[in-house]
Amino acid sequence: MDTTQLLKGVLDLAVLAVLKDEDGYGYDILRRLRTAGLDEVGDASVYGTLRRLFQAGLLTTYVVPSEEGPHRKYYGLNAAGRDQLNRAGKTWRTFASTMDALLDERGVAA
Amino acid sequence: MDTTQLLKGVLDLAVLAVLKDEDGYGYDILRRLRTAGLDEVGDASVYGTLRRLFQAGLLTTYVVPSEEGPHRKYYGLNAAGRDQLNRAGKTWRTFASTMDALLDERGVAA
DNA sequence: TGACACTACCTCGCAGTGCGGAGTAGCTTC
DNA sequence: GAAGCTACTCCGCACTGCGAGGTAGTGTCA
Repeated sequence: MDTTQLLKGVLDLAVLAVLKDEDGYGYDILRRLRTAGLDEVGDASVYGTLRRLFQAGLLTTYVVPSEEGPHRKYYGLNAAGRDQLNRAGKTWRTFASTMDALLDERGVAA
Repeated sequence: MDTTQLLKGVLDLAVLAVLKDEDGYGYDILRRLRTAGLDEVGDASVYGTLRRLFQAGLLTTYVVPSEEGPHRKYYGLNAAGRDQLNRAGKTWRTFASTMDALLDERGVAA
């Protein structure tokens, strides 16, 4: 089964979450996600998500030139982003509970 | 907030799950899913999923004519379906745990 | 009889989104 | 100077859930 399909709609939430406590740039965010257990996330997905979230007005962004490599485009949550993070988090929790209950009732993959 | 995106890749699992203990026909499956809490599932999604799962060789199907209405096309799990149900269930549990941990660590939507 | 609602099924085409592939560019190491 | 890593970007595809629409049969209520 494809983990990629499971990511749909959740990647937004995951990206918002890893940005909650600390700003980050694309590549760094990718690493955080993979460290957290989302091994199969592609880099293009992360960059695409960041662009979407930014266009939705949930992120602030600023470029930090680096002498040791290419420039880094940092992203951080703004108020709307934090709001969205909480809402999406609750939606996820509810949805996950629903699915778990559905599986539990039928003794699936205990 | 889109529950629809969260369904991606999970609807298969949900449909397999509600068919585990008892065969069912499209409309009935739709009702079971909604009863289980997946209120926003569209009928077309279910019929499409059933077709996909059948084509993937996970379901058996048989038509039961009904004197009290249109005919009913029943679906049931075969061995491959049960297998897939277990695998997908495990994948889901793992994925959900990963996400929960990610959110918990940052105190999101406690 | 007509209007409506419900069950039951199906098809078509769209929309969102993650990903693969490719490309650019700078740095470090061998 | 070839590799290999970091860092970012763009294009187009694939998958899948959904809305809109259609077909039929049954039952209800006036």
